[in-house]
Amino acid sequence: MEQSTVAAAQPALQEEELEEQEQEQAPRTPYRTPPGTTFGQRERQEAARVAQLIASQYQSRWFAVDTEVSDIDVKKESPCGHGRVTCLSLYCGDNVNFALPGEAPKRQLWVDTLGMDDEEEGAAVMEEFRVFLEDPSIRKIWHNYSFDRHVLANHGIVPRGFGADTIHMARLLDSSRRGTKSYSLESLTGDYFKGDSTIQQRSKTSMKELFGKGALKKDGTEGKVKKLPPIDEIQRDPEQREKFIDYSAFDAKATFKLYEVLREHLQGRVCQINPPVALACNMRPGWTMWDLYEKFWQPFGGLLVDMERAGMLVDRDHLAAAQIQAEADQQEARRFFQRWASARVPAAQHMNVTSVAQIQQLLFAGVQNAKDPTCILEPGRKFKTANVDGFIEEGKKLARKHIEFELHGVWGPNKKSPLKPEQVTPTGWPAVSVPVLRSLAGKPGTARKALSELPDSSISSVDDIDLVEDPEGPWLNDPELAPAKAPMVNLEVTTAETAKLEAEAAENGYGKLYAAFGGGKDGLEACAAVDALCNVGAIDTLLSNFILPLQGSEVATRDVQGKPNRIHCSLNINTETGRLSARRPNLQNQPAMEKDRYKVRKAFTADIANGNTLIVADYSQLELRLLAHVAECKSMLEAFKLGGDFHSRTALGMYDHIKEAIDQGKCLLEWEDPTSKPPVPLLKDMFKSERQKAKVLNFSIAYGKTAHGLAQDFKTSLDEAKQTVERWYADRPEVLKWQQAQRMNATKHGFVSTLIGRQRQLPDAMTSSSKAKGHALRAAINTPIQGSAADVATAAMLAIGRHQRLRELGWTLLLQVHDEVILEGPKESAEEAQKIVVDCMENPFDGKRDVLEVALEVSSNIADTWYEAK
DNA sequence: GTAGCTAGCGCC
DNA sequence: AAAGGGCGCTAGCTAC
Repeated sequence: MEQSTVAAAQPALQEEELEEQEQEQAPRTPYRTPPGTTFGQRERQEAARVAQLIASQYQSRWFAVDTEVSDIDVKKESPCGHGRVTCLSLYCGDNVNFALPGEAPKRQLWVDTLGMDDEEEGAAVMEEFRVFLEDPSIRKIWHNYSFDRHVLANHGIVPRGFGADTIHMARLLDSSRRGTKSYSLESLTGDYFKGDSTIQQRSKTSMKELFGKGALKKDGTEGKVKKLPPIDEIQRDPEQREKFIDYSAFDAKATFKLYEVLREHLQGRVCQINPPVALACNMRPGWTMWDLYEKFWQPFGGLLVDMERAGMLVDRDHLAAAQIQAEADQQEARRFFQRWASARVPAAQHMNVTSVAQIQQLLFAGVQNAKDPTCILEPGRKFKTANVDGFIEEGKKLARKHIEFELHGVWGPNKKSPLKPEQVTPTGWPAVSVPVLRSLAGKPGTARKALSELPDSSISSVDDIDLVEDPEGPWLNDPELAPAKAPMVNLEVTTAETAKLEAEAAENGYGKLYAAFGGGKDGLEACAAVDALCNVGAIDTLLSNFILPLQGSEVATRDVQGKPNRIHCSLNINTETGRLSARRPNLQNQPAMEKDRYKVRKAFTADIANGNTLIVADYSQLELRLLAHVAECKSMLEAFKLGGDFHSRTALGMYDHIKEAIDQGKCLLEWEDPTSKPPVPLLKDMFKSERQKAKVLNFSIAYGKTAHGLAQDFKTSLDEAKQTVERWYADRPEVLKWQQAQRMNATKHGFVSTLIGRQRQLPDAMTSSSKAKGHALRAAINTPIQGSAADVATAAMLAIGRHQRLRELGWTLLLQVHDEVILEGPKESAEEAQKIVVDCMENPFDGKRDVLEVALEVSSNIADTWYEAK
């Protein structure tokens, strides 16, 4: 084996290879040093020798570097603050020799930073490689730099000299790898080295296959399901060690070879850049994807890792308070709904109100499946719930773990639901999403208010229901949810009566349940209950997606007192369009505006105690501006040039009667002065619905939405929707032309390009008609827009990231949310920094002015929290 | 007990 | 025949 095993000492385990490779861990067995093994001095000396050799002879070479990592659950935990490096592997080509004179040549380096039994051994060896890792002049190639970078930082090592990330290179070349064709080292080397057995060896076997062990069963035999033991255990296991070193050292070699082959592929592809952008960035004809990588994505890779490292400070006290309030609100809403439900379906006392299946059962029992009319939602369905109260059934001695209960519809046992599903899931069952429930319940709060205003003593009618013994089981969980005598519901109403009730509902803002329950108190109660159910779900989402996980320690690092505070998501270039995505946690989907009812964004704060604040800056209408630019749409360009409310201008261009009103001075497009009132109404108030339609169209059309879809959204006829769409295009013929050209492009060549010439492959666009083709053709018109917006954001961030003055002032990028960036820095220089940030964003391409046909407008705020910056 | 699916929903 | 692009995450449920 042409490997130099360098040295020894520290705890340890495993490396994720990026994207989801499941690696469960088998129970840890105690480690014992094999007899006769000596580690320590010798390994450290060898490490020093090799590090010295690199510094003296191989400093100008590019090294592929890889690590194995222990003590981390890569599915849940951020590598910032979690994980220890067990070994390093290095490779810089075959024409080197790390061996001592007289030894066989050694070209692959494998460095044991774990040691055999003494943590100090490994730490000492790692220390010998600090200079190499931190030397900015030695360029390093990584496969998923982010992970290794953060874990090395857990040892106090800050790698520098970032040269390339083979994952980003592979993404740039082809963003559509899926399933087994992933971006893992195994998969990529397997594909790019077809037929080369020396490189391919790894593509066939995963770490789990090689080192996995069946968990021991009770009888002492190995089970069938393989589990990966902790990496430190494998690495120290005398029987596995050699195989492990072989495996792990190969990663660096594979990364190196992959880099070479990907670079060649990228160099072989000339890209089409938007001409003014090419001019601004000095990108000459013949510019290749490799040039693109070097100019944009390589430095971007480094920047993203710095952002991840910086992390966002989170105010956990604020979240804890939000949690208490949210839980109280949710409890109230849940009870309100569940009392109503269990009055009609006794078993509903046991139900889980956040279960889609159970809600479907209550509201839609007995209805047909839209895809397969021979299937119906059973009249009664059994569910289980945890037996938390330890209820013991009659004749039994022990409490069962679960209580089984059967739900029928709220209209009574064996009664088919009178509701017509207005929306179905892809599998054909009635959807119970918020829009559906909302249409059943009516306007938020309306029914409940009406209920409280009823003249008789039945204000708290739901609370007054007579309790009865439930023959079906216990209701110890919450006595307030005890079953009640189901009120009689008269379902035998005439169509005339129904029509009257429906009109009454429409007039008052009640939902469809009002008529379905025969109106009156019963109808109002049903609406109010489902209204409450909507609230339960909304609060549930806020709690389980945001408020709770943000308080965990999996994604946080700790402050000097050891208190978790900064949150480090991972920022990935892993989308089809070139947008970023954020994971663990996803900080790009935190609730905003009115959805943020517990002010989660207030928890994202600057380090105020240390004199910091935030700058939040975002592009206004970035995608629409880029559409105007690439399509060279006169009307849109003009509208942006004139400024003001873009959607109002769109409405103005679409409807003659609005134009008339404006021309006659009956209405104003906008009013700048906030201190005074406009003399006549504003367009956005006078023609609210027209403006709303224009706004929806502005967004939808870029996504390729059809008249059919719009008709559903607007709840209008297909003809009317078609007419609206035609109106939109009538004012913007260039957009239609451009979209057709893009579709044609995709159909003919199988790809489309963004502003800077990134390509998205769309092979399905070249196939004959199918569902997949439809999707590809919509992507063909959306990707150049969404992808170009991503290009602009990338270029702007690079400009911000390398701005010398911003650095001097101490400003750091923390997060990007597609068209928005967040920075943190010292309060006293906030205004100066803000100007710079805005300038970088408005002139993202090498700082050149007026590159695009349309100006890029940026609005920004300085505030201590994300919430306040909006 | 876990894996994979379905449904739903947060953001731009 | 379907009918708006791009993401990540959670929960419930079923099948293994």
